Amino acid sequence: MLKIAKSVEYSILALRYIAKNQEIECISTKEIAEKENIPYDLLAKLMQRLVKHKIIVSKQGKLGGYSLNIKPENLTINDLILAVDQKIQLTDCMVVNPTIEDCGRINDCCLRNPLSKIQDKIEGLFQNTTLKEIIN
Amino acid sequence: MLKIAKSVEYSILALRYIAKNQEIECISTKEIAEKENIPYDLLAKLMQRLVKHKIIVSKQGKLGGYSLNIKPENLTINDLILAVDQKIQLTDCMVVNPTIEDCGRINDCCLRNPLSKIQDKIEGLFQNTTLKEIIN
DNA sequence: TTATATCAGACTAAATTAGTCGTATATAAC
DNA sequence: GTTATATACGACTAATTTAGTCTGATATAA
Repeated sequence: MLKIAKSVEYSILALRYIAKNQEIECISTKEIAEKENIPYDLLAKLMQRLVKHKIIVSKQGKLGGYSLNIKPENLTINDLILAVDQKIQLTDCMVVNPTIEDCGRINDCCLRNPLSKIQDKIEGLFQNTTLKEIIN
Repeated sequence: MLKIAKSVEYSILALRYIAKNQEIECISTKEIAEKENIPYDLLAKLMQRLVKHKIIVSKQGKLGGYSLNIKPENLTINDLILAVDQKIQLTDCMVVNPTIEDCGRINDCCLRNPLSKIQDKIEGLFQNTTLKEIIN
């Protein structure tokens, strides 16, 4: 039905929470989960993906936690989607070189070209929206 | 992951098939399903939704089938999405008057406003694309 | 040494989407 | 009238995806 993943929602909320508390050196998953009402285990997984994508940095051990590694105005929602979910893909055939596996109709696929244009524009919308615009 | 429903894909393929064969009075679900490789029962259900939304008209009984009730250039992909799937809704809180059921964070929902703008633009993209543009 | 944090990945549950089935009704052809 | 073939309708099941949970490891401050 064309909706964004909960993982993207939760990530935005978590990053907003960290951004709002930037004076504190680092913030734990536990605190964010409690304050933002996000399932702890799920959020913990998302935080790790955000670290892998260099969006936040972690500090391990007691008193550990996370802090931002990028300014909210430099992080696009599309970056976030790529980090914690997957690239937008309107249909199965929206891949670089679709095989018969991806699309049973490659030879006469009337959907691929027109929909890929729409897909690009949708991606553009998310690329042109930064975390800063969302959290302010 | 932001993808369009199979029901929308199948509907486009079916409408294209009917459009390509407009000289024939009406075309059966069986023929479309076979030629376009769409599960018959599923397509049958979609055809009925398209009838309900006045996109096609049906003729019952033997030799029955469907024919277009609207010119391809006057049918937008958004109309199709509304007919066979559901309105685009990026998050649960994208409803007119969100309750606590829709969004556990209504009081401080930083997502609703910015994402609803993006959602409107996405809808606009599908509204500005007609069936004709797809099938040509 | 202990408490509390991240890290990693397998696993389960819930929800959504796709597809199927059974039965009723309409109509052309015979 | 009977038969064959079509749509109409709605319940049901299966498959897939998404969301959430669990188990165990490592890191580090106190």
